[in-house]
Amino acid sequence: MPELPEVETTRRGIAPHLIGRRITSVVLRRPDLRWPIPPEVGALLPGQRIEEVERRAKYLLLHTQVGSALLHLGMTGVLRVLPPDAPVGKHDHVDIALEATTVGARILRFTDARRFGCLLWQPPGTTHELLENLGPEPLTDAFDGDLLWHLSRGRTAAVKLFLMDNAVVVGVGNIYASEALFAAGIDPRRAAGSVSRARYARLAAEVKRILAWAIERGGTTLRDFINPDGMPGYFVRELQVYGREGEPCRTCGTAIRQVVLGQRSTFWCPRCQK
DNA sequence: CGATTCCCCTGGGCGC
DNA sequence: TGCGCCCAGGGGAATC
Repeated sequence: MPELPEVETTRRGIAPHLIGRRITSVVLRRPDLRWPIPPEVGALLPGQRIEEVERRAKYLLLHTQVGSALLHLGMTGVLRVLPPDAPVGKHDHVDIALEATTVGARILRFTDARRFGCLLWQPPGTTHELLENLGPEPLTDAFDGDLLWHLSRGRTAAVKLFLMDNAVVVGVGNIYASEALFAAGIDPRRAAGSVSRARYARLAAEVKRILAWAIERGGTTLRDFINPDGMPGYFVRELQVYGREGEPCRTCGTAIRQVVLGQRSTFWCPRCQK
């Protein structure tokens, strides 16, 4: 389940192989991911040089002069740089072939078993509608406790859902939301509007700390993140609350509890989080 | 506008 | 070993 750290790790992993390299062809084996792949992807990309590989929220953008491929990995999406003759698996939906260099030809392969991912098109000089109305990146100065505090006034939804709202801040997925709220000592069920300014400052700091740590960790396990079923960058043994219902809190020993918020499993320590 | 629910999809785990 | 069942979840879309 790629969260922001895994997407950023993917970007760092593939970018050196892509930037400055020309696309020779595009193979679309499965034209219907979450949404149909628009015709521009196959029609315009061949012949273009990839100028930059950008991440915005959990989206990746491959920029060329004629437009940008917009990718989301969904739940099970994986991007790998492979030799052109790599055997094609059942869920290998897209290949973007790259011109040969001294190391030989390569393809960028998009694999996605559940097809929650997407491959869309963004014309030059435009912002795709999916990228409009997104909140700030969590690792920038634009994201801080005051932002959370201001946006949350009057909000009655659970603070965990508020934290996962992409219009508030992007890239905080289900696992990291539970972990950050634990680290900040905030009950995930609490109404967002009832959390104090000081506690939001703490929460923002913990979100930054945890995401930065996971990105750093992902960078050290680059070879492992290609495992689509793993939890790249974040090891199960290091989770404080996620997936630990009934197990003792690592801080106080109280049994971790689970509740469903917004159709998502949520974990917290009833003693450490208020 | 905000809150809530639904839905897309398939592999993995489990019970029988 | 095989089969049916349930669950996971990013996040847009629809509904209340």
